[in-house]
Amino acid sequence: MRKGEATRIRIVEEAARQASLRGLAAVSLADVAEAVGLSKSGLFKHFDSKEAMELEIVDYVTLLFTEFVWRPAEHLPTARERLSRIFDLWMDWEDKKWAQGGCPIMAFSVELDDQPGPVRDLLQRRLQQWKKTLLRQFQQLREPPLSDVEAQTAYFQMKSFALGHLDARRIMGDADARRSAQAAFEALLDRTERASPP
Amino acid sequence: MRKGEATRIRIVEEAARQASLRGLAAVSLADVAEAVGLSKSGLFKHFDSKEAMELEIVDYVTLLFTEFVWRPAEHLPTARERLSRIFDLWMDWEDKKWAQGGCPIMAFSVELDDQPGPVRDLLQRRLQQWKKTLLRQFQQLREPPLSDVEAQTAYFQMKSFALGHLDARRIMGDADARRSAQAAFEALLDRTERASPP
DNA sequence: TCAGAAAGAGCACGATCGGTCACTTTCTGT
DNA sequence: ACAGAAAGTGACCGATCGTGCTCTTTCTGA
Repeated sequence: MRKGEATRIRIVEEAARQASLRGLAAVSLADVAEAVGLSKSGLFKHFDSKEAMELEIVDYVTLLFTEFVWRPAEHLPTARERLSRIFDLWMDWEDKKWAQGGCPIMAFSVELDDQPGPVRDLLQRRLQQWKKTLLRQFQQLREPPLSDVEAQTAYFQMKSFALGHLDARRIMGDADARRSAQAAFEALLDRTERASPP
Repeated sequence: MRKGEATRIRIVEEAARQASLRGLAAVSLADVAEAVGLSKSGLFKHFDSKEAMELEIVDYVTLLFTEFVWRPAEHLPTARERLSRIFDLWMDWEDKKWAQGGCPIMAFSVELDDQPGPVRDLLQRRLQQWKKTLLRQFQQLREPPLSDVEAQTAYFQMKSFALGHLDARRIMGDADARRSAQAAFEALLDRTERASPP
């Protein structure tokens, strides 16, 4: 049972890599099998169906995102430091970790938004968790804490800038994308900190 | 030659509709043919290949975007009014015009960003044109005109909010998405107008 | 009106898709 | 060491993919 777990991980990693390039639906079981050195039917000893594999991919990628972006920032002393670090790591995630195919989470979001089913549901749950985490951080940015509405506003803009960075970087080929995003986000933090409580 | 043009348009419209749902690559010629009441081989009297059809789709959708978002705002008296109207129409485009499948331009961007070829090139050209149009509008927002850097900053944030709106609306199911986007954008216009020239 | 072109139908192709089944090899717990 | 489970193979299935071919129907310009 030990050996199986190892190949299972190799399969998911490879499948996630391919999914970041072409999308979840376009992942070919034959290609994945060949890349990890298995026969196509060998894959089915690890996954009951392609949908089961897609679930594992989404699970793997979203957990990896948390490890990559949240874990190193989690224990910084102030909310401002945490948020700055998170955004910086988020940019790294988008253009270092997934330099080749682009952020898979954004790709999955666009691909799945109108395709109901367990895969979309899992993605949604994970994105909601992440949103909750960020809202909590924004609330701690000021004393007294930001209202729900203020935190929502800040969250919306933060996520927008992360999306904008990806768009500018990957489709528009904008070399300044990261600087623009970082500047916009720091200005957002300034505005949000300074905003006078009601 | 008249009749052919009419069905050609019906084909592109239907193909664009399907592409907004599942992506360009996932458009099935068989499905398109059936939807417009043709045989699959009949399609090839209008398009040499699937790639040729994808080019038509991108062409059609991007021109339609300009008609929908830019044309009605083009002749408003002030840059502020034009930009406000553009953003409002942009939101309409995203959640009225393409209510079912989501904005195809964003979907194509994510799908094509790492797939070199004439289809991606066409999309990039059209997106660059649109960026230029918006930059010009931002420059006219203030007297003396905004610098290139200032206009770039404003453009980056505008596009980010449009992307953020789509993300919030479609994947996160956020009913307040449009309000958040609109508020963020109006605040951006305020900041940009007020910013003191160097 | 009538010939030639355009539009479209029907069929078949090779490739690839996700998936099954019977079988063999390899590992692992006792 | 050995039995049983886990891991992996190879051949094959029906469906669907984009595309080419031949043939017929329909339109249109002179």
